Amino acid sequence: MNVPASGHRPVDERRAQLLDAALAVLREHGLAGLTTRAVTTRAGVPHGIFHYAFGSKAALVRALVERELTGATAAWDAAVATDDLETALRRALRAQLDIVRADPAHQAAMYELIRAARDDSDVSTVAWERRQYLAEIERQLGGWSQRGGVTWTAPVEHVAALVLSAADGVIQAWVADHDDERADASVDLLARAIASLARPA
Amino acid sequence: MNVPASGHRPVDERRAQLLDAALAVLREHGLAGLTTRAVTTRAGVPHGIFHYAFGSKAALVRALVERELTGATAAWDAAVATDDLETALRRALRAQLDIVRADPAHQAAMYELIRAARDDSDVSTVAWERRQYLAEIERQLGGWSQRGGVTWTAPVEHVAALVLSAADGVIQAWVADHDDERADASVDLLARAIASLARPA
DNA sequence: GTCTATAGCATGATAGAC
DNA sequence: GTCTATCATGCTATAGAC
Repeated sequence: MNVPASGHRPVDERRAQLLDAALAVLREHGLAGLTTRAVTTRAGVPHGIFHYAFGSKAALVRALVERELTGATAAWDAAVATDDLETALRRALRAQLDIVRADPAHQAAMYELIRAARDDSDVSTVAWERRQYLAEIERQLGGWSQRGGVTWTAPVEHVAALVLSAADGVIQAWVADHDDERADASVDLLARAIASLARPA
Repeated sequence: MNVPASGHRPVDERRAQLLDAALAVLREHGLAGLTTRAVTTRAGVPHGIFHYAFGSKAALVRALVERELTGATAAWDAAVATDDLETALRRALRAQLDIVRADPAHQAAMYELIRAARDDSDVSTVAWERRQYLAEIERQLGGWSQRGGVTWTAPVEHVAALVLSAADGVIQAWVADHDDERADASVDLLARAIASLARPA
């Protein structure tokens, strides 16, 4: 069924192979282990292919950032219509945490990718993705408060920024210590604390 | 005044020189730039000194983690006695943020150091330091609530964990985008939200 | 247009000189 | 006990073969 991976293949196919292999290497060995040789070995292609396909290692990293970060729309819509504000928030936060718990290596890889991208001053994609997140959270916060008949006592833009930052912090704490109990407690408390920033309209 | 840095010097002095140089290199060029040669060049000593003094690069990193992280007691006591709970929290959080703002390179260096230490499975010092932070925050939270005549509606241990995680998140968001306004707003809101977790005793 | 062979350099580490 | 000369390896990148 599969066409053989070896032999002369078009460069686009090589690029895809190498991007797949690069993600696998990044997950398993981290950014320090992401060398051109590790990638080509993993992909099962000769080393020279690398620079033919991408020209430089930095270009590979750029392409990987673009492919992995774009369209990674968050699961901030896990809440259901009947939930009150605090419950909706808790469900959304828990959903974010669960995504990371289900595949910690992926999250770690993304953190390192983002860091690498920033060093490469290819900030655009990363910044754009973060704005998407913020806009989505802002949208959800507006919807939940409206449905619950409450109103935010601070600009919803500021609330959204805090939610994103705090959620990131809780998730990173879990990544650091893998303490499920503490992470769950933090999510519950955070939902309560944020919900307290809304008052009856 | 200064004894010359060159010539035969005791190994302890060499170790100190190399640790100083390693921190400088880490701040300026990041973990990827922290090579044995960069360190010895920076310290102005021959390259071979490195392995005589530390035996391996990993040992240098271990020693650096120990030296930099130990005793980095947080400025969680920036609040004054007359403050109410929310004000005390806001002052403490702002103080943390200001420390990072005053020297972002140092914070970035510490993040990378901690990550390197974790990869080296030398988790002990990092975990110990985080426990110190948590204990200190817990102590302060207890003091503030007591002085304000309020009581926490959740285990103070959980509140402390959330405060630490959320503060980390806000600080890292600032490191990522350097948006002062947003960071200030997040700190203010976070203080308000956390303070709402306390009720009159 | 696709790939191979090789260059050129930086790295972490060591054997042994002083 | 302190330091120097050298090693073996792994890295990115390129010139040119097919």
